[in-house]
Amino acid sequence: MAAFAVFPDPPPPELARALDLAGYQWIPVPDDLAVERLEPDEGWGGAIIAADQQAETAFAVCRALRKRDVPVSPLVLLVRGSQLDELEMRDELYDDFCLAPFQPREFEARLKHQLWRTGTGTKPELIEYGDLVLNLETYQAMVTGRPLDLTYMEYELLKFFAAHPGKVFTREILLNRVWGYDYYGGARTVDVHVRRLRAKLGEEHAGLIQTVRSVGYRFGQSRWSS
Amino acid sequence: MAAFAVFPDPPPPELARALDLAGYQWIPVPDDLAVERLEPDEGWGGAIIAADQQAETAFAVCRALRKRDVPVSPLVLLVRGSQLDELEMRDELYDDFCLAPFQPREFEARLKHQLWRTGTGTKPELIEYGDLVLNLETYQAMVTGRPLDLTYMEYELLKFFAAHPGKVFTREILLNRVWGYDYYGGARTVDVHVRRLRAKLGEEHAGLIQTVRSVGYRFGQSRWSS
DNA sequence: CCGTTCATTACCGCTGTGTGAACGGGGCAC
DNA sequence: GTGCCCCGTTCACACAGCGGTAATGAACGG
Repeated sequence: MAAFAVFPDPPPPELARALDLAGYQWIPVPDDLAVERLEPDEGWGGAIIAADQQAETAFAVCRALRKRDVPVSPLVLLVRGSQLDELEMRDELYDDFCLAPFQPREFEARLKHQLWRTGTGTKPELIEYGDLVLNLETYQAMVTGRPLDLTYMEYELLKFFAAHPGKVFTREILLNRVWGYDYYGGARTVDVHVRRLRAKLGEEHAGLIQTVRSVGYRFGQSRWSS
Repeated sequence: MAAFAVFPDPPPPELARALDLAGYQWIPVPDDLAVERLEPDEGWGGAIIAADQQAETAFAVCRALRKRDVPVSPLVLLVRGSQLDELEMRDELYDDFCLAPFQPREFEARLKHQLWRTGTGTKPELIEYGDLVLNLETYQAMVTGRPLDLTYMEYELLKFFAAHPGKVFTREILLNRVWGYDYYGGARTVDVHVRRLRAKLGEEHAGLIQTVRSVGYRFGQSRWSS
């Protein structure tokens, strides 16, 4: 998971301890100007802003995190009870808040809930590998933005492959795991479906499914490839 | 604004006072069975569930409010600190929570923020998808301005579809969610209703409901959000 | 050079879905 | 109570297309 942005620098000891105990990565951010400078390559995974001290700078950091094309989320505030008025008209600057001094349990529960909400709440269930994307909810597949018109078995086979990239499967294993344990049929059936999958993936991505001679098939790149 | 559902009946005095002082309309709900019976014509505007007593019934009420085509939102929980563990794995049952005993200011701030986040705090009386508009209050449906003369089951099925665009549902799921958990009948019933829906939608929009062979049906196009 | 393994194509049986029609129960008017 | 009508459900049938198999050709390895 990407690191959290945490304000101020250094953060309150109890906040740092709570984050460390819960196992989250975090990076202290001293002010709004540092938001972009310190941002990891993979982006911020969220933000915890203690606004009980240096409230003005704290809200400036919030603005820097939220006034961008893709607002950083979740953003959890730490405020004193006397600051509740300041939250009005600032709804867009935070997702949740926690009253200081806070109970670690409450803080962790709020953080987890926000992570769930901003995670599974919005993103569909996907299997991705390189340019290939399988949407498990809509039963649709795409490669480099081009939708694939797959039949049921083709989709199931590709789903199984994409869920276990780099691993080699014999035809018997594939028949068991994809077609079902009670299926008894020729092993050549797998070949034909692999062939149809390669055709629909297009010449460009046909290599995603590699044949391992006298063994079976492998999806994606082997870990030992040079 | 539509009234809140409040559990239990009667609610804790401090909760009732906080809601009254803030000027919200609310209706006490004794249990999960009463959720539908007591629902106002305009639907629930949200829910405040005190789970510090009768936790089991409280969560049953939450489920009744959330496991519907259009989940009731916002839903704010009241819990004791010792109940924080129970919130895990129940993320989908609530939007925010407040620790009891609560400060009225904090409770009000949370409620206001949730009302802002869920969008003016009113349950959408319309479901729209492209040219299709479902009016939940008047039980009417229109497509490109042309009113559709739908029967009850047709309307319910279309409402369920439109509330979950892009997602694939098996016939069994549809029978459970639209016809009801206690329904036992042939899966082909779904086919016939889909066919009648497509006919009434007109040739132009019949494609809104797509059949996913050997899986089920899907409404509309899936969103390929990155 | 031969045997083995895989790719490719064509073909056919069968499952799943669309379509039309009929049944039956519940509700409403009278 | 009685008749009718509407709506939900089920049945029968046709058909498209999916999946499995066989046949043939090509590639690989020893």
